[in-house]
Amino acid sequence: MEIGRPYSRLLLRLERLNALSLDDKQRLIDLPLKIANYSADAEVVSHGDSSSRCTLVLGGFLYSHKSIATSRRQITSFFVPGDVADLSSFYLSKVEHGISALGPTVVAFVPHSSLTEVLDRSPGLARAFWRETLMQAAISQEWIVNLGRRDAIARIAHILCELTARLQMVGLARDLAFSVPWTQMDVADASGISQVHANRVIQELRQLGLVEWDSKHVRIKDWDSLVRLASFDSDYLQSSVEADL
Amino acid sequence: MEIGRPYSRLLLRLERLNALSLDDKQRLIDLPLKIANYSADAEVVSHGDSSSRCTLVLGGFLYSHKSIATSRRQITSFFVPGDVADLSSFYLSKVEHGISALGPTVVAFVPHSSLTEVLDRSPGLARAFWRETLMQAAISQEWIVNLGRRDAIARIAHILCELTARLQMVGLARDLAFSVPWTQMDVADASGISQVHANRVIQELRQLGLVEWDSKHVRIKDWDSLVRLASFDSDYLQSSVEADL
DNA sequence: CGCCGTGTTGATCTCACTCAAGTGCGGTGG
DNA sequence: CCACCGCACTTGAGTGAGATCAACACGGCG
Repeated sequence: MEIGRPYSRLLLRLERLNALSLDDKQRLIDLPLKIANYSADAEVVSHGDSSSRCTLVLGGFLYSHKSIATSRRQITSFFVPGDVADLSSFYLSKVEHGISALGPTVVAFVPHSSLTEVLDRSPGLARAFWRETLMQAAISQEWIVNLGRRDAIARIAHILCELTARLQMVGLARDLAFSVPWTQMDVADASGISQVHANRVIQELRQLGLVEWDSKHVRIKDWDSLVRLASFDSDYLQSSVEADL
Repeated sequence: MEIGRPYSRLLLRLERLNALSLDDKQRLIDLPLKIANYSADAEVVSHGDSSSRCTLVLGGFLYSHKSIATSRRQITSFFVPGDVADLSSFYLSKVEHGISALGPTVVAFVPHSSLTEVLDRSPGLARAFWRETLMQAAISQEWIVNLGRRDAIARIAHILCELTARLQMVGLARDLAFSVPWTQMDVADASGISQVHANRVIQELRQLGLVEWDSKHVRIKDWDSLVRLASFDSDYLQSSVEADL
């Protein structure tokens, strides 16, 4: 699970948008980190914590979530290998949502102090991380549209499209197939629908011949139709590499 | 409309979280800017634009929005005086949503080049702006929960609570009353519901004695009940100052 | 073996949508 | 000064997507 080169996937993504100098890369790679393992549904960061470290996903998945009084939790984002799940902890005093492991997950903790030091020294890295924050914000915007204006089947289709695209960026969705240790309940909580309805929608996606999906393993059979159903436009993931600032 | 001291409200907010040095404040105030006026529904930044400037709201309101094929637009955020509406344009090549004026609005454009120069020179300001990005991201997370897990009346109540709190931070919601030049259609598009239903929900809020609301002017009559109805928890706005409310 | 978590199915209910019509007000032009 | 227009708001009726409740099936695990 990439323990040998923990920063490789993060680098892959940071560099997609802007080249980093060799020095900057080295500074990043030299950051001290502490590896930790979590099992399914373990809480990595609790709502209200004031953390002194950032959490980099090495293997597996994290998700952030928040719940309100009477209803089920809402999952507000997924984090895939190479993502930093709590960049917000770096400058905001409290984390305003819980972060948990979707399944068995390997993470690396980086102390804020080391990060501050490196970022103060390197404007290039500071920019890269800020840009990372902006990209996560763009994903949130897209989720707002997803929850506000798509019906259930399009919502789930959109989540699949996004996850596929994000996993492809870090080399984890070859042939449009990938493994996620989620349950239909997790999918429901990310889509803002009930578990029962998620089940019916997933069956429909299967019957339409769009995906093979046995809970943990997803294989997209008809990418174009899925994209059309979801009105998925990958631009917000900044995946096209024509950007040159 | 604060033309004389265009940065005062932004400063007010930036300083709420972390003091800025006198030098930094001066650097901010000295940034060159170009004032512009927009009328209701005018588009300030178009989807797909690659902008070379940031947009600071001086008076009035902006909102960002995105629409997908078959449905109405979804409003993804509101921007009040003192907010920078397109911080993302600073580091992402394209803006992934439209930004428009809610009603007559005064904005100031700041060239990216000047901003880059200032931020490279001042780590304190760079931090402050990054933190600003993080706060906007926290608001987006909250909107995700709002759209995913609240029913119509709680959604609208939550939007009212958030707007009240944010306007109070910049001194624009004294006595829990404020003016927003929105229509019920705008409220519907922010809540992910239909205009007809928004109308019925707003009537219900009035009948419950929670608000006086004649479209452009909102006065909260029963803050505590509104907060309870919305499950509003202002922590995510980093507004440690609840005594204000 | 029995339990629990996950997935599946059916029946019923309800919140919110759509369609359609009507009201009221502010602005504009005759 | 009034008639008209257009936009925002309001109301009613019928419909529908998705929620809730309640079983049941299946497989892994203690």
